[in-house]
Amino acid sequence: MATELADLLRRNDVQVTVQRIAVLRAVSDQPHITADGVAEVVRAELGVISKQAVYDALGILVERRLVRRIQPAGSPARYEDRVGDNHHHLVCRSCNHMVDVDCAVGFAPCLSPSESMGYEIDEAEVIYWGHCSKCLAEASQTKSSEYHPSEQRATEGEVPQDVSQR
Amino acid sequence: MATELADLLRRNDVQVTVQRIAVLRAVSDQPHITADGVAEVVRAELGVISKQAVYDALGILVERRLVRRIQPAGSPARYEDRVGDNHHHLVCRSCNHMVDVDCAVGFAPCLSPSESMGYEIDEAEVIYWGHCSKCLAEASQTKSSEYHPSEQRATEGEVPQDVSQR
DNA sequence: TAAGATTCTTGACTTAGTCTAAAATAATAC
DNA sequence: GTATTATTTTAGACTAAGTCAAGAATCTTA
Repeated sequence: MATELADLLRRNDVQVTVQRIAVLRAVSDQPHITADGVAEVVRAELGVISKQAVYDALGILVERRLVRRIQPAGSPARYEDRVGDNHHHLVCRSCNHMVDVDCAVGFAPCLSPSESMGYEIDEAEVIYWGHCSKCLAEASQTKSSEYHPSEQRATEGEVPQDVSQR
Repeated sequence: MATELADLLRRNDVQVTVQRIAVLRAVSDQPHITADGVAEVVRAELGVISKQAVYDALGILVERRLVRRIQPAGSPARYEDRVGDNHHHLVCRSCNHMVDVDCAVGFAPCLSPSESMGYEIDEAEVIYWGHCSKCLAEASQTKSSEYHPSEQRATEGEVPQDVSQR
C-alpha cells in the first residue's frame, strides 16, 4: 500500500522518501490536519521526523497539487488530499471545526468575479463562516440559564480554541 | 471630523478614546492595512500607541462590525472599513497585492452552499487567487530571457513577499 | 558502488499575536 | 466639579506557527 503512494509521488516528479509517503498518508487519513498534527502522526509511524521535513514535504505536495493547503482565519494551516474537485469549507466560529461542502454553483463556481481587474485567476477559495449545530445547542442552553444582556464584552474575542480534524 | 468617528463609536456602544478614533481612521484611510501598519500610522499621529491597544481596538471594532478582518493565507490579518456590502478579494500569489471585487452573484452570493451540514452560516468569504497584471508581465519577461525547464524547484514556495495596501 | 544531487536533522531565529498586572483614562454618581 | 468605579492602555514577557542555514544522511544515476 505504500507502493501506491510512492507511485503517485514518482508520477508527479516528487522524489520518494519514507517521510514523504508518511506525510501523504497522514494527510489522506485525516483531512484538515495541521502541520503539527502531521508531525505527530508521522512520528507514531516512523519514530522521528523533524518539523522542517514535515513543512518541506507538505510544501512540495502542495506545489505539485497532490495536497491542498487551507488557512482559515485564526487557525494554523490545514491540509487535505481532496484536490481538483473545487469543494469548499464550512468553519464553526466557536469550536473551529471544519467540514467540506460541495461547490454551490456546480463546476468552478465563483471563478468569475464581476471584474477581474487584470488578474489571471486560478482558484476561488470559499469559506463559509457560522456555527455548528453542537455549538448552537450549547449556546442556547447557556443563554437560558445565565444570560446577562449587559455583558456584551469582548472577552472571548474572534479566535476560539482549535478542534478541527475528523 | 474626529467627531464623526467618535459618534460612530458611541452609536455602536464602543467607548471613545483617542486611540480608537485613530485606529478607525487608519483603517479607513488605508484599506487592507495590517495591525502593524495601523500601529505605524497611529504612532505618526499620536506619538505612541502600544501594540496591545491596537489589537484591542481592532478587535472591538471587528466585533461591533465597524471593521472587517481578512486573513488570506501566508499574510498577517488585514483590516478594512468597507463592511456589510459583501464584497470579496482578489489576491496576487506572487506579490500578495490585494484588491476588492464586487460580489459575483449579486446580493449575498455564495451564502448558500449545496448542503449546510447543520451549520448556521453568517458569512461567505471568497478569495480569488491568481496573478496580477504586473507580476504576469514580469514573469513573461523573465521567462523569455532566462527560462530553464529543468529548474522547477520549490525555492520560492507559496508564501511570497508582502506588499498589499493601497 | 561511487559521485553528485537532493533531502533530512538540528537548533536558532522571526513574525504575528496573546497574556498579565499595574498605570492611566473615561463614565457615572454624588 | 469631584470622587468612585469601570474600562482602557501600557509595557514587556510569552506563545505558536513557521522559516533559515549548515552539516549529516539518503537517494539517484552512471
